[in-house]
Order: sequence, then C-alpha cells, then structure tokens
Amino acid sequence: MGNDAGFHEIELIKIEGINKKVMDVKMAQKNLKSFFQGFLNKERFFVDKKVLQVNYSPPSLVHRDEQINQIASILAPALNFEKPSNIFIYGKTGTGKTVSVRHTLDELTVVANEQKIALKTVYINCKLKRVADTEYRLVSTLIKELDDVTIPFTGLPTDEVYRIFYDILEKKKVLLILVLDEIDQIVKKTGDELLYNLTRINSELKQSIITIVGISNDLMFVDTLDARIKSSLGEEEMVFPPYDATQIKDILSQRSKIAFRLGVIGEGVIEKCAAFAAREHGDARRAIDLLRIAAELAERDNKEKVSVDYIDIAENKLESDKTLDMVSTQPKHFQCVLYSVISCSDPKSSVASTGSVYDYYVDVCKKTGLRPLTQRRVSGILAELEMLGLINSKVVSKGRAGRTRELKVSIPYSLLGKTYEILKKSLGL
DNA sequence: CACCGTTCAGTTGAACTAAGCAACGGAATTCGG
DNA sequence: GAATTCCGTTGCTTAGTTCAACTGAACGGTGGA
Repeated sequence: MGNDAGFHEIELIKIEGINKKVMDVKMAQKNLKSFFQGFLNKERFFVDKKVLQVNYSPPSLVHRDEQINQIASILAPALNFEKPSNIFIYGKTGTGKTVSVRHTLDELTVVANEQKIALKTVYINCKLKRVADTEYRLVSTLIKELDDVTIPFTGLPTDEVYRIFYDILEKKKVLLILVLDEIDQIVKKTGDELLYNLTRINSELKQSIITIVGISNDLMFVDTLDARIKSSLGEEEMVFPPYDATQIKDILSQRSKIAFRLGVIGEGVIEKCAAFAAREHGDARRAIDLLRIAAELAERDNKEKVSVDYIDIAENKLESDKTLDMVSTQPKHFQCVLYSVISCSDPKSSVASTGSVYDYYVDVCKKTGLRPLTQRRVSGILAELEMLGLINSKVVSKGRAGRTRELKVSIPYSLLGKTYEILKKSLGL
C-alpha cells in the first residue's frame, strides 16, 4: 500500500496536537476557574428561571379564567366520583390549552386529595416519537404512568395491553382523567381505533372511570372521526381563541415579575416580545421563550439589563435551535432524504421533484453505505418530513410528464447552510 | 377550435415480509428423598 | 417424582417492501364548423 510513512506522520502530528491540547486545557482550566467564580459573583438576571420554562404551571393564569372555569365545571362531578364528560379542546399552539388543563387538574387533585377521592390524572403527549405515537405504545406508556409497570415494547398483542390497563384500573378503583395532548397527530397516523377502544373500556369498567380530555391544534379534527366515536367522545367542546398582544403582555409581565430580578428587563422589551408573538397567531409560549432566551443571551454578554435588541437575536436563535434540533434528532434515512431534497432543489425556484430527489437519495445512500429504501418508503418519509414542517409539498400533474410532488424546503434561508452542515456531518459526508 | 383518449411519473392504499420480542407448553435436566 | 431450565412454536408489533390501482393535465389525433 505504501502509506505506512504517511500513517506515522499523521500519528506524529496527532501527538504534537495532543501536547498542544494539554497546554490549552491547562490554560483553559485556569480561565475556567475564574469564569465560574465570575459566574457566581455576577449579579444574576434570573431569580426563578423555571417560571419561564415550558412545563411550568403558574399558580394563576391570566386571561383564561373563563376557559378554566368551564373546564372546572365540566370536571367537577369527579369530586363525587361521578363521571365527568369527556372534553375536546381546540386551539392554536400557545393559546394556553395545556396550561389551563394542567392548572385545573392540579387544583382538582388537591381538592380530591383533601376529600380522599381516588383521582388520578395522566398527561400524555401523543406526538412524542417512540413514546406515544402508536396505539400500542400509547397504552403502554399509560400503564407505566399509572402503575409503574413496564410493558415490553413489542411482542404483546394490543388487546393484551388493553387488558392489563383495564385490570390495573379496575384494581385501583380510581377516577382517571386522561389528557391526550396533540391527539390529532396519533389519530391521523394510526386511525381512531384508540379512541374507540378507550370509550369501550370505559363502558366496561365497573370500579373505575375514565374521562378523556383531548387537546388538538387542528380545528377540523373532530370531523375526521367516525360518527360513533364522535358521539361518545365529543361530549363537550371548547375552543381557545388566540391571545392578542395586550394579553400576551400581561402574561409576560406576570411571569417576569417572578422570574427576573427587579429592573433587568429594559424599556419596551416585554411589549416587543408580545408584539412578535401576537404576529404569530398569539402564541404565548413563543413569547415566553423569546423573553427567556433574550435574557439568557444578554446575561451571557454581561449586560446590565435586557435590551430590545436582544429580542431580535433571541428570535433568530429560537427559530434556529428548534429546527436544528429537529433535524439532528431525525433517523438516518430521514436525514438522508432531507439532505437530498436540499441538494436537489432548483436554485431558482427552490423546488425539487420526487424523482430527482429519490435518485439523489440512492446515490447518497451508496456513498454513506446505507441501504437505500424503496421509493414507496421515501414517499412516506417525505410525507412525515412535511408533517414536521421541514418541507412543503404539493402534488402537481405535469400532463404527459406525469405526476410528482413539488418539494420545497421550508427551513429559513438563514439556517439552510447550518442545516446542510449538520446533515453532512451526521451522514459522514 | 373543441373534444377525447393516451401517456407519463409518481401517489397511495393494502397486503405482505423480516426482525425482534414475549408467552406458552412440552422436553430435558436437576435435585432431594 | 417434583421442580427447574431449556428450547421450539406461535403470535404479536413495527418498519419497510411489493404490488397494483389510481391520478390529472398536457399531448396529439379526430371531427366539425
């Protein structure tokens, strides 16, 4: 082969590199110490950061009293161990659906505990891949939440899993309030069998009761259901309207009072956050994230206070973190397909056709040693990527030139380069 | 020019397959008496 | 002889494959005005 010499050379360089690295590390460690000391001594922006995190449930919710009262009055019969109606809640992301439900359930649980009522609430997000994205997996996570019994992740008949669930419930004699967040996702993917089975179990239960609280972003969701299920399930429906800018402002000021040290939030910062988020169909979660990230960035830069400029930076970071994270956590083949879509996009119109993408994909697979999947599967993967919002597609017929999906990457242009790099690295190209 | 059948390049639904797993039941092995 | 271990069988889920029907607008041929 004759590359022995070269090999040694590389080794030598490596060793030299390591020596250099050791020195760097020593230096860095010295700096690191002072860095950490500085970190401690510095006046921190945050008093209680978790107030601004996603799963924080505030003690009181502004601008959702009406909805909370409604949920509460629907669920109140639970306190007499009577079955509350099932609820279906619709609304765009960040309109406070999840928080409101959680808040109400927390309060309800407190009262139920005082009254010694066996009330149990379980919250499951149906979108989570590999956790609750099929009927089997959802019921098995449900069981795990309920009784900490682990169900094998494959091998059992779904009926059996339902039976275990049924037995646990019957044994426990509880009133279970089951919150299924993003329920439209799982139904779209696996059909409405799940809902049917849950209602069926409910009618068979003698000792226990299940009430389902379904949360969906898709207003049309209920129309896609079978009429039988609709009638037995959609007993109560609620719609959460988006927040307007002033409401978001209220939410932000309420939270920032707890989260931040006094005076670190600059003039107009909250207003700007609110305006940004209101522009995006009143997404309060986004507004909160924006504020948090802006503060984090300002703090990192050793600023006195959070200024308005940081919100723009935060906006970019928020967007990029979200997409880049999503891209890097996809399975290999998904990444490969996405990479192909980006590569095949016509520089002018930025669209790609399925055929060219597939050819390119097969090439990429060969290069990376991946076994290429069939076109059918790739078609499915493209559909899933579209669900994730990474690409846009439209089926177009081009007459004699056949039919195809026009694929368009919907990753913002500013992130495309970075995304491309991540994909390349992850695929080993 | 209007109309209509053909054609292309995928799309999409359904049936099927392989891999990985659990439960079951019978055979083989071990063990204490 | 009873208890335990081992092993093959069966049946399940899930991801992916195979098969085939379906799609819809441009193309191109036909006939009528």
